[in-house]
Amino acid sequence: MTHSTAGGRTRGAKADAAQGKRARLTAAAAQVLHEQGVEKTTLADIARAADVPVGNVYYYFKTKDDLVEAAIGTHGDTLRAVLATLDELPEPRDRLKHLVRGWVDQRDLAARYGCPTGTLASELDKRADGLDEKLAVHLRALVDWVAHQFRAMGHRRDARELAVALVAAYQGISLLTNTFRDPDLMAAEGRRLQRWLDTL
Amino acid sequence: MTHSTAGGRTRGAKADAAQGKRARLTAAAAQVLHEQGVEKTTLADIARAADVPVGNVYYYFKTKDDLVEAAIGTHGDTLRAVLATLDELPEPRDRLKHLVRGWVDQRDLAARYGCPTGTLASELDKRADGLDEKLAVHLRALVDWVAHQFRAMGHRRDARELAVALVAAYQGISLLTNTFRDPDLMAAEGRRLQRWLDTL
DNA sequence: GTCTATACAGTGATAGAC
DNA sequence: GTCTATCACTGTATAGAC
Repeated sequence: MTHSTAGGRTRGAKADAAQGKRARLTAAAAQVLHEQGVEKTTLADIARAADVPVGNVYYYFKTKDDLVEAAIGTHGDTLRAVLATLDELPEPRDRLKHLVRGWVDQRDLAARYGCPTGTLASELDKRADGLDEKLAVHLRALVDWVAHQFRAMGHRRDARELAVALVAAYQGISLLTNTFRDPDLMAAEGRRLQRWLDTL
Repeated sequence: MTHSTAGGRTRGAKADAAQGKRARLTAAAAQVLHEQGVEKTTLADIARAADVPVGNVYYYFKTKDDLVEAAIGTHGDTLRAVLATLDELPEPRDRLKHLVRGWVDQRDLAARYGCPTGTLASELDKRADGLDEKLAVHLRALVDWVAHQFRAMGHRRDARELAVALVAAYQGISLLTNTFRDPDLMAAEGRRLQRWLDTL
């Protein structure tokens, strides 16, 4: 993560290009790693998707793990942005229902490649490096946010348990939706969760 | 799968050894693939775990995929055995509750390596070969069996939806239990599912 | 800063001795 | 049937030209 050299001299063109390539590599990594999995994805795959020469990747990222870590970072950014939008809704119940709706809206992607965060978490767990913990932080932030909503709905004692259950329901249905290649499974489970939220 | 040559001549010693090694390799594959993941596991890893020389593996399995397929087969065998035991219970509700109990009993394993079937399904999905469908068959068999129990409990219309939800709940909590390395998550969700089953 | 050529390690798979 | 030696290939990473 380079510090923003605000008002730096005329390093404009080159630095912008560098920023552009770095950003492109990060975005490409997030997408390709989701579609192909971490282990099956080569640096050449990511470089090709980002339209950057293979050997040049190492100027921006020292190792493949650094690239994976960057992808994890974008997951965190995306999550934060989603939650910030949901926070604008006045009712905590509506926030949760819109969260579920967002999941259902992505059911086709889940059917093809699974939940971006979930499949990545599953893979990172098998690796020796501590990258899995970096992703766990973001997943934990989601659970915390959901628990906060349940608490605001009056569930003092079991808010966290309900939060875990809701996120788990999504992760589980993502896996089944993916395994059976059937987006309708996600849609049906979404409706069930909506009804469930209405009863709480 | 070799047919059992019942009463064959004195091919005892050699064939038994072969059977023994093949069985050992299959068992080792199922375990190591679960612990390390498919991509990170080398044939050398499996051979070592089975106490078989590396190059000799190819006498029993032509390719690595064949070994993975054998591991998938043991997943199917295990599942069938579990369901057969549960079928001995008279009440369908008790069958489901015992199924959940069995999951909870394995929470330590799930915390370390995730659900054996779920993590494998997630990984196989990223591969080009059609191995993911072979595993999907077994997962579908589980969903079918659960749906059958719900139907026996009087849930004519939404038995399948409930079945998908129950299996998904398990898969999801397995992933969170694994990501957060916290078996208590599985225990709490197990209690919640038990209560839920009691209300249906 | 950008890119090419290449070193180096690891892996699946085969040939062939025993 | 069992095992050793080795091949062919792929992928990460580096050195260094431009």
